[in-house]
Amino acid sequence: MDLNEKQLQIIDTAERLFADKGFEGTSVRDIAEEAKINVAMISYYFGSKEKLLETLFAVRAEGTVQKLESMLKDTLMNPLQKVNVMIDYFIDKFQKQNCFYKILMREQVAVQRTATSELIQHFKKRNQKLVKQLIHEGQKTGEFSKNVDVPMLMTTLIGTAGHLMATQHFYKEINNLQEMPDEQFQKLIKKKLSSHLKFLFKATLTHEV
Amino acid sequence: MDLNEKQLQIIDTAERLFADKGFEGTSVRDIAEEAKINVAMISYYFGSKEKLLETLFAVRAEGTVQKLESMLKDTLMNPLQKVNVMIDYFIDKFQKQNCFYKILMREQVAVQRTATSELIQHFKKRNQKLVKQLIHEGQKTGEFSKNVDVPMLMTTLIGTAGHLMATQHFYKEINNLQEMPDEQFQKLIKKKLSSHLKFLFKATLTHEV
DNA sequence: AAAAGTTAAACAAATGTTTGATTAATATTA
DNA sequence: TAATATTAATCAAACATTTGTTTAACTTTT
Repeated sequence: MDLNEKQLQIIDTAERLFADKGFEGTSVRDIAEEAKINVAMISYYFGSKEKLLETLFAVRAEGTVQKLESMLKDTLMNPLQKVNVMIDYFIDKFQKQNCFYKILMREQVAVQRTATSELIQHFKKRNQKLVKQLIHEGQKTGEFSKNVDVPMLMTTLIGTAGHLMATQHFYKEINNLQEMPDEQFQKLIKKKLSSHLKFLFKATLTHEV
Repeated sequence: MDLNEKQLQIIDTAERLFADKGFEGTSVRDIAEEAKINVAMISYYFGSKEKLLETLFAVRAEGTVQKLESMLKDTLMNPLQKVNVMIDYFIDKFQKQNCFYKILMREQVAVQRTATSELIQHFKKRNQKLVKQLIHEGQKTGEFSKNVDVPMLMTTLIGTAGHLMATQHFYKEINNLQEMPDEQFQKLIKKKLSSHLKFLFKATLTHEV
């Protein structure tokens, strides 16, 4: 997928607005105004508003799984270390691509757009397969216990990290962290999430249930 | 809040449609048609589409926290039993009020509607306070370890259960359970979620980190 | 008779998309 | 290289629908 400067600019703007106001809550004129382009350019470049969303998904999803796959091929790490790398990888994704993952979290709830929903499913499958392999590795060496419910564990990873990252404003308010500078706050929740999830995974993977 | 038959009928329909298509993705005419009433009735009874959503939230949230509060007052249960009751309570809520919680999960991401967003925050605060007290109880008796990150634990409960319940269709597809009758499937994920979350909570609350 | 409920129609504003003209960039030819 | 032709990019305006809401007439209930 090769996109020019202007197309990327439209996608960036759309991403931010979709995350804040939702897909239906954002008009093409909102996007055009914010991106300082003419409304017609959206149809011209992407065909339609819906196809803009599809392109956005395709662009952001590109290379995501491959990178994780290659990271986990490292043979110097033991299975638990790899699990920890994976956890940090997801947290980092959610944090750095916050807008995109807000859209993703919303799109997963409603199954309106067939194309995007199929893309989501595809990536969820790949992720789960990858994690399954990883856990299998640890089970072979005896480091991980048998009978690990991988789908449920993935749900906890994505559910916990995704929920916190997509609703940080509530976390801030509820825990009275409104005054904290955002940079510091991001570091805080990243650290908290990381150790929390690593503990949960270790407990699930190494203890008998 | 006292609402007549027709108002409840409108709210029920709106809830289903908002869950499936999102708030902005649902038109008042969609609701009117599905609920077999005239469009004007929505403005007549609720004032506006937005106020309909606010009413929906108020109605569904009513009595939610109180019920949990009274359940946990039971002095015959030890802290861990209470935690387990709470977990099952939330799972049950998410499952039985699936449509409402789909809307809730989506509304939490975007902070567009001030009124609903404040209501959400209020209930999140109350929930967290309740769980904090509960865990404090267990810490006093020495059953729970010190330094439990309650906000993070709540995020895992709400994040995991909410994510799975709001995206069950993906869970079905990814794990090849399309053929399973829905009643059986609901029982399955409820059971899986329950034991999974109870294990995670027990591990977090009773083990040294 | 007064109040509440219900309706089809009308309202203005907003929606996504297309049009047709104009400008800018690139390729082709002399 | 300079002139020309071709393609791509940009724009304001128009398009037909759809949007949430209101009106004013009506029926039903109290």
